[in-house]
Amino acid sequence: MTHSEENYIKAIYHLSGGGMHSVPTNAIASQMETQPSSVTDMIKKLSDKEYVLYKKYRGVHLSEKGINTALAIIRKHRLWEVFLAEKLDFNWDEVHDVAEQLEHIKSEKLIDKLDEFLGFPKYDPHGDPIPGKNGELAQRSLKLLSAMRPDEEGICVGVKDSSVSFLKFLDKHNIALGDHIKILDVEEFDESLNIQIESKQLHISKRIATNLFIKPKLV
Amino acid sequence: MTHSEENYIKAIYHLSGGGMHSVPTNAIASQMETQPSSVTDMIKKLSDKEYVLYKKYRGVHLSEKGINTALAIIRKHRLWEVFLAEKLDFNWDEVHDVAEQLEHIKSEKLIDKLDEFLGFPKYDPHGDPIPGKNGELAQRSLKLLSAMRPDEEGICVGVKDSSVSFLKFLDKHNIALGDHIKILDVEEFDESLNIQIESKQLHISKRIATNLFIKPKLV
DNA sequence: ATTAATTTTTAGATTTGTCTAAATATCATA
DNA sequence: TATGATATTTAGACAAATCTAAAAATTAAT
Repeated sequence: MTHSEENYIKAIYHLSGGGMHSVPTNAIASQMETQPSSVTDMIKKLSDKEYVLYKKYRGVHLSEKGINTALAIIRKHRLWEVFLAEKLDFNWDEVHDVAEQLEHIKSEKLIDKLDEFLGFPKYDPHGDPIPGKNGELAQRSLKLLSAMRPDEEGICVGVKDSSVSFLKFLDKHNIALGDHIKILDVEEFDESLNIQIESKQLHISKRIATNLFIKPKLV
Repeated sequence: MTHSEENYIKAIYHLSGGGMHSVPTNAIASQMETQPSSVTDMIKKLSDKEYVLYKKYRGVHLSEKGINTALAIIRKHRLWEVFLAEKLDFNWDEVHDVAEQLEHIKSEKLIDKLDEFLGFPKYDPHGDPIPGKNGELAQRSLKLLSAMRPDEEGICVGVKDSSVSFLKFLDKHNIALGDHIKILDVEEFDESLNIQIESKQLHISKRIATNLFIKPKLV
């Protein structure tokens, strides 16, 4: 497998929700910042090698083999992220680019030993689960925002209350899924929170906080 | 710099004794197990980029820029070897191939942090000195015979175990301090060595090899 | 159900790193 | 110093991964 093939497999895995649904050519092209024609070329090769199922004009679908390959790459990527954050004191937002290179190193022994050295971590520094040696994926652990303590950080990934009024509130205060949130402090009086969301600061009630799911950054 | 360019620079560095003398095309080709014509092509490119000085039919010479680049790659290679051997319990003879891949990872921060994490080591697991951030090279240290690899050469300069029985053994097999030693090959089975000492050949156990200090012949 | 817009594929070109085979330069030696 | 052996370069080709521009298929909209 070349680096390029691995990058395509990984992109298709993410875009297809873990291989669940098929992915259009253009989606891959824009995700990878490349031309659709390049994607077509590569897909043909991956199809010949049976990593994907492909019908012209009908998008791509990962095969079993493709899914396993993707999981192995993601496992490497996330283990390296843990290494960088935990052992080399990288900031959690600096790890991705370097892990993107390290994930292509080919040595099964290396990755098993690294896993052991890190204490068999279950999650990477962004809170994403690390696939096991045989591809098992742990459930991602979510927290309610109200359950977080000062200085904890995470990504806003969902709402509990999906009422229109709640969604309106989020919209009005410019809170979107995917936003990076950090707890600044918690008022003892009413358990309301001062948070930093992306670059802005915001004060929110406990009521609101109990309705936002956060994917915590793991230390 | 591509991986391939980096590999050529590194090969030229080693073959030229650290950039001291110039290197013929064919030497590079056989070291890299490639065709002389490929070498000529690559040398032209490296010459355009001013990593080497090149006169047709006259061999290649590393420029200052080329030497610094080579040292940076070797620094990465050897730091990764220390990491593999010391933190991940790789055997000293297993580290090379993986380090060969890791040396191409591009991130200055990564390598500085790794250096720090390892406690700023001066030598790699084979006893070769690790270039500093600015290219300083420590004096090459002594090696145990057991740490040497096929085709390496050096002078026998001391013993670790100075027991009478060990010295008797050396005497019996006509091994003396000052003798010139070359590793012919290493048995995978028990890590015993076939060596050439002066003009004779000899088979010795790993046990013996771990008790003889060798001053390696400089590159 | 046509037509227009969008998506996807094809065709042909480019760059990088490699190769083989042939040509040319250098070296060794008689 | 002429010549045969060896080392090196050139010329031309190929595979991988990409690109642009044009053609073809699909989808959406009237």
